[in-house]
Amino acid sequence: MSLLPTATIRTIAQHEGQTVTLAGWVYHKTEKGRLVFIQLRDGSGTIQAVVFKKNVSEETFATAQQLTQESACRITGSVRADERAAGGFELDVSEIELIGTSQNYPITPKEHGVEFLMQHRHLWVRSSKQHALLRIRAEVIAAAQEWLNEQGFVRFDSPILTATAAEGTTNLFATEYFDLGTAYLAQTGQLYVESGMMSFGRVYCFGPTFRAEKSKTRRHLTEFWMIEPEVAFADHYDNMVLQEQFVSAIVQRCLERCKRELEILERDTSTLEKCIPPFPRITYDEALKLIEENQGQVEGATPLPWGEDFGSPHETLIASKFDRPVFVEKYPSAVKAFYMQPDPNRPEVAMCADLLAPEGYGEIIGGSQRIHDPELLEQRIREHGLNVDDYQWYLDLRRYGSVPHSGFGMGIERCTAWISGTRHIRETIPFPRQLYRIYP
RNA sequence: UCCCCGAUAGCUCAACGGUAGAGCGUCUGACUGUUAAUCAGAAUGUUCCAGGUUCGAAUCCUGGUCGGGGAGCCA
Repeated sequence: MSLLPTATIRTIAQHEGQTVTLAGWVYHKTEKGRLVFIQLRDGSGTIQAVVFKKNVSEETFATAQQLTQESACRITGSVRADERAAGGFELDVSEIELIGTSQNYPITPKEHGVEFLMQHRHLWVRSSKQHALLRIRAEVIAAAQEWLNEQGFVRFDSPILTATAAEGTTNLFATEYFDLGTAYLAQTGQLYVESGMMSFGRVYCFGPTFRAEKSKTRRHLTEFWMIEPEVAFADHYDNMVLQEQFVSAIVQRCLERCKRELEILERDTSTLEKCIPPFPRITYDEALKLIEENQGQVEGATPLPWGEDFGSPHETLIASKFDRPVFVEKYPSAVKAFYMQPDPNRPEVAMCADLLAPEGYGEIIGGSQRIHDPELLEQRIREHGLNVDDYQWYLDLRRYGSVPHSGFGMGIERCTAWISGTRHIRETIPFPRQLYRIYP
């Protein structure tokens, strides 16, 4: 016989007055003499089930008393509106079936430290804030994909095992690949997605990417998910327009569909509500000036000479001057990837932009117009010390019907951290991979 | 890789170089409106590891392990 429930908690209002069976886990339990209160969660929400001793069999009352935190059970009862209930409804219990016991569940409703929680990540994902956070992550992903699909993009996935470095030779995870030598886990799908762009016009890839950076900060993971659209015939300016529409669509959809989750996380949504195009744009040069004029406002945000890349304190300072995400465009080519198109009026800067999230969440998107001239591209590959033979297929894309084109990559976890107001990126993915953590 | 901080009960933490403790959780009992309930009682320790100083080390010193915060790099 099926153990499936006959109702879910999220839609319990539809069952007012009916007798239903819910299936889930005990979030919390309080006893008060001949009365047992059970907070039941089923993944869609939580509800209080009330067990009166006089209303149930002795066995059922005994079962209710035995329930411990995270016991799995099926509870049958009638749905009753009650002003005292947190969600507006309670379940008057008639029967309880214990499905799985739970002894000494380690995560209690009290305080815990980071190390303990990360060590129990496989259980921590049940806790209300983590649950809310991961639901927002799922919404970010769904919103991103569905929006792109509606705009005529085709999902075109890139390989995870690759033979060469896409962006640089360091920071790669290596693994053996049969008799063909070393394979590397992809840092980006961008080069491959450019090939798809030549087939479909507008494509995106979506998947995990890997960077063996020895970064130990709240904004870094060694394995993170990136969505990377690429558009044929689009220039740098078209690219920024696409990005601001994309980001605001995701944010607005989360505001609509994740109200409860944002409330649970106590997210101040006023800054998210302002996230409507157009986003402000400043050039790298203007950003340098802004940093100089406001030095001292953020620790470590000291003035930089032209040509140096920003550190994270600089990004925080720049972002703090705007009430929505801000584009910083036209960085010096020397600090950016080899494939970025130079500005025709100023060849020393690239037709690229980073999108910085407000409130110190840092760069959520990096994008650029790509070089479409085969000779210039080959020259840049050599200048970066890369092996031209490895890039013959990539150069082919410029030899057969090359067009100006642009694209960008958005980090799912950083975007989720910003939207949810989560300080640390490790909570925005079910199982974060970090410099000093690979368990569980 | 570099800088800073930490490790004591299941958890969060206290303990001046001098008997290792509290709150929560757990277990037992009471209670018909609790929701981090309340009240009464009980059990619970390789003080991260290895050396050293000392009459005596959780405490001081050296080395290591594990973790946290930050930098650089990046999304």
